[in-house]
Parts: sequence; structure tokens; C-alpha cells
Amino acid sequence: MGRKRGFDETTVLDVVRDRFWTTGFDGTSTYDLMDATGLGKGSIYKAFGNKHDLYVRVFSDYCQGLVAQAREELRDGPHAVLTSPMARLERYVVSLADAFATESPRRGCFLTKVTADRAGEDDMVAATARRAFEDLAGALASALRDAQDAGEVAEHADATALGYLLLSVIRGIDNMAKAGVDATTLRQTARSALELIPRADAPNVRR
Amino acid sequence: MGRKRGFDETTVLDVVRDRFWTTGFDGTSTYDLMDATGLGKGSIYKAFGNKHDLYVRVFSDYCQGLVAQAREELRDGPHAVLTSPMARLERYVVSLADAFATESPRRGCFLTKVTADRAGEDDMVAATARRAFEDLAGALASALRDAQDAGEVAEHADATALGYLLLSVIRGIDNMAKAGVDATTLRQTARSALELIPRADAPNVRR
DNA sequence: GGCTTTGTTGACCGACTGGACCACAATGGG
DNA sequence: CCCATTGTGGTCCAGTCGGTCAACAAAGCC
Repeated sequence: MGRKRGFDETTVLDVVRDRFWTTGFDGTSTYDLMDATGLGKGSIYKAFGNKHDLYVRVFSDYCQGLVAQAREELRDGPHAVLTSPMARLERYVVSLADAFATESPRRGCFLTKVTADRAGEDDMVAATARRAFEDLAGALASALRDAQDAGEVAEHADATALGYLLLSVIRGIDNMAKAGVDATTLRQTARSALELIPRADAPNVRR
Repeated sequence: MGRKRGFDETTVLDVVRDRFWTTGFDGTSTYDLMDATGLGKGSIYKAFGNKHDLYVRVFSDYCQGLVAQAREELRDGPHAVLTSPMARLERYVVSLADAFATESPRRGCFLTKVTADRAGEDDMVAATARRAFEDLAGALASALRDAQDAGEVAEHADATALGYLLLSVIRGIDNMAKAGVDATTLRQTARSALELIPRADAPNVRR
């Protein structure tokens, strides 16, 4: 019972996330949120609590999506888009770098932004970000292990460490992209990271 | 002629930078700045212009210092702290990662913070950050070329590309550190990046 | 000791802030 | 057709925002 909602929650949350993304937590007022969503102030507070709750909510949702997407694009198995694990890994990393370098305005990744913006002052945000980083590094490490199993990457390589390494490179490219560093340079940086991954001398049979 | 200043400009700018560092541009009010510096509002505005001017000023100063420090710690020549170029490079990268990982609260690098915070909305900031990134990557590349000359790094390696790669790894570690990722993991990430740099098969004579 | 010049202070301004709250609108069960 | 319940838009509030200003303080020049 009660009155039905006149807005689509997902749409509103997307719009709110984009606002926080471009102007940050402190730089986004409740009036900005009203303008962006078309909702009255009361509706927003009723539906999502206060500004901070809303911020944590959209950030948390974003991280879930980000991790899910990484797992999807990197995963091995029958539904994999590309058959080679290494090809998937390269595609994932390079396409991210490419996106950061070419989008306009360069807003980068919301996770990077939020972490720099609020992780130092907000334990809730820091915990969510940390979890996302660990999951992303895990997904990358998993892809690297797939590549090892396929005989593309050297067995002696530490997949976990390389996962964090690739993740940090992506984060760094994101940050440099925001400053306007040349797109070619950023793409090259991503490719360099991939090239340095130790390759197996002779390809194994795919088990 | 006229009255002398009652404060030390450098000290005040340091305090202001620290405030912006921890709470960001929008999160730092003019009253916060008054509290931190002990100056009246009028004095601040008289001496440094408006809030944005002050922000750009401390950021610009910080970047200059950051680049100078990198060049100092990485430089080859008679005044070098360590004789081996590669040892200097390793020391520089690892000590940075270590600082990001162990400091409390984890505030990371001001350059990373400012870039994420305002580079997207502020061309002045973006230009300064971009210049700093290019200079830092250049200093790293220069150190890598020194290592090549010393026979520590393979000749075929692209020093410029590796410079940007190391820089992006540092930036990424900074970002992950803010989220509270395990210190050991972050140190390991820095070491992994250094280990992947292609070494020369046989050391050359130092020319 | 004026006088100009620069530094300092705190009051003051209008605009804006996050959040509480209220009157009203829609909804569906009884 | 009520009426409890939930959604909605907007007003209101106390406090804060960035920035200006005028009165006052120290300094060197004549």
C-alpha cells in the first residue's frame, strides 16, 4: 500500500553517481542532486537517507559493477569472449587505458576518484574501496593463472603480485589521464606493462 | 616601507598545503585556513589572493619540490648518494611505496590527490599536474638510461616508456594505499615492477 | 612627528549549505 | 468510500561559505 514511486531508482542512482563523479562529495550540493534528478529534496532524503548515505550507496553499487565487469571480461571458460587468456587480459587493460585517455571530459574511474577524495576521512568508503581493489587484483591474478595454465605466461611468475601490479598501473594511468597526459603515452604505458609479463618459453597444451 | 609581515610565508604555505592535502579544495573552508595558520581572513586574502589562487600556489610549489626531490634522489654523477643507478632507482620507488603504505593517516601524494580532486574541472591545475607527471617520468627515464649505460638494464628497453610505467605504478600504489590495502602487498607491488625491468645479460663497464 | 605605505584584524555581506519538516497526493486494503 | 501508509515538492532553519571592507597597527622616508 501507499503511493508508488514516481521515479526509477536505478536511473536516479546513475545520475547521482555521475554528479558525485564529476564534482566530488563536497562539491556536490543537495540542490545539484535535485537539479540532476528532477526530484524534490524530500523525495531524495526519504528514499536514500542523507547525502553521505547516498554517496556510499552509489559508490558501493559502482564497485560491485566494476568488479563484475572485470570478472566477466577476464573470465576463462565456455562463455569467454576471446579464447586466449592473455588476449583477454590485454584487451581488458588496453581498453581501460584507452577509455581513460580518450574520453572527454576525462573523468577516469569513479573508484580512483572516490578513493582519493574520501577514503582518508571516511572508513566506510575506505573499506568498500579496499574490497574492490582486492577483488580486482584477484580477478587479474586469476586471469594470469589462466594464462599460465594455457602456457602463455611463465610458471615461475607470481600471479597474485602481477595482479596487483597491473591494477596499480591501471590506477596510475587513470590518474595521469586526468591531468591530460598524452593519449599515446598512456596507451603505450599499458602495453609496456603487458609486455613485461614473463612469457612461457614454449606454449603448453590447453588442458 | 610599510609594515612588516608578521608571519613566515613558507610556514604558512606549508600549513595551508597540509590542510588542502587532507580535506581537499571544497572540503577546506577559509575558516579552516584561518584556524590552521592563525592569520585573519584579510591577511590571507591580501597576501595570496582568493582561495583558488592559494590552492594553485601551494600545489605548484609542491610539484616543483616533488620533481626536484626525484631528480636529486635519482641523479647520476659525483654527488649521487648511491653509486649504482639501479640501486638509486629501486631505493626511490620502494621508499615511496613504503611511505604511502606505512604513514598514518595515509594521505599519499598531494599530486595524486589534487589531480583526482580538481584536474577534471580546473585547467590551471591540470596543466601543472601534467607538467609534473612529464617531469617525473622524465627523471625516471633518465635514471633508467643511466642504468643502461652502467650495464644494469638491457639496451633494448624503452627507457621513456618504462619511466611512465614506473610512475603509473607509484601513482597506483598511492591510490590503493589510501584505501587501506595491506602494506606488504604494496611494497611487493613496487618490487615486482622493478623486477620486471629487463636486465642486461652481462654488466658493461661504467663509462 | 607627520605621511605614505603596507599588514592585520574582525565585522559584515549575500549566497548557499545539509537537513528537518509539513501539507498534500496517490495508493490499495478494508 | 474511508483511512492508514507511503511518496512528493517545497519551505524553513540555523549555520557556513567565499570574499569585501573599513578601521587600526607598524614601518621607513621626509
